[in-house]
Amino acid sequence: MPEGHSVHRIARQFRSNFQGQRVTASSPQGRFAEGASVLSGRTLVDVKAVGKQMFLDFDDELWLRVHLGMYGAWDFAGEITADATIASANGRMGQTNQHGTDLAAAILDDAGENSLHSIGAPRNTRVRMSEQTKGLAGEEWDTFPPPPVGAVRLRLLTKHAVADLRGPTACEILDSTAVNAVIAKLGPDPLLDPSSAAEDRFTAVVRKKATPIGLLLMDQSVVSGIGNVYRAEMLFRSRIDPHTPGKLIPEELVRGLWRDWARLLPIGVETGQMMTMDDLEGEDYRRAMASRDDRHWVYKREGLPCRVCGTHILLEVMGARKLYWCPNCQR
DNA sequence: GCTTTATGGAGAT
DNA sequence: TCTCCCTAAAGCC
Repeated sequence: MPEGHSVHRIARQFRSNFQGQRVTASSPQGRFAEGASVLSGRTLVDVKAVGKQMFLDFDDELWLRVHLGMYGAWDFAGEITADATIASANGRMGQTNQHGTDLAAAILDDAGENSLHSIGAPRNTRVRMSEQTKGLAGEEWDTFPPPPVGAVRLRLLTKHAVADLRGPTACEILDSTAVNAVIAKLGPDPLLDPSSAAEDRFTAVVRKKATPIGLLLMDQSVVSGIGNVYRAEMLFRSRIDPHTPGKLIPEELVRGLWRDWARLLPIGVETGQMMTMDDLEGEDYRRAMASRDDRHWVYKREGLPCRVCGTHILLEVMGARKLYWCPNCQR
């Protein structure tokens, strides 16, 4: 269940192992059979990620738009680049386990650092995470490609690698005009636009609205890529009450939110985890990372004492999603 | 086995 | 604000 960082990681994986390659497309599950037949035989020429959406550009400006939604995931297998930062790319990307860490990152954790791959080298592997296989680095397959498992909406196969898409909320073929229309509706993504203009745009929109900041951060037209975990964590990090109307937040604080997102997102892309306690140091940091239940300031910590002040963390529903916050620190 | 849950969003009301 | 869609895994009986 991805927020923006996962989508950028997936895009990177496609660039590394699929871009420039001719693909055979199919829909093992059958629900994207028509689209797959349109894509099949074409070459992937470009890959774009904006917020939580990814766009794959095939011959003749035919684009595949994929939005993973809450349960979508890509499984990669074959000769998949596994550099130090993409270790988790061998596994299912997007889907995460109950502790809020990327499954594949958990593989890395469990298997021990650097024991899995030679850096940067493609490696024949297949990773399927489940309770039974958890902790294994991966499975070698007997035949390539490995048979699709479960409800695979779309399979993209090259000579050496395969990507299986399951459970997306959106999977459709668009022309470039339509792609641009989708992107035009999205708020700035700090990885796409690190300029001060993006920060200005975010700041201006937030400071114009009476909407609670807890809703604005989740609004993909205001800022791209933030989901429920980052929302809660960022508001805690900035000590902002989630109910505060955007227009009442001092400009510098709003700019601080943008800069924090611009800081957290690349960390998430590199680590594959929604690392929001990066400002801890030394022993505190190691302890936080050692336990997957212990990685967040407030997310999923309702009823537990705030890590800063000891006040019980609250849970409420905002924007039809669970919002976690500290009523003492955030006001 | 069944129910619940999840990092999302669109469309109807 | 409600309802629905997408899928898999964990938790419960």
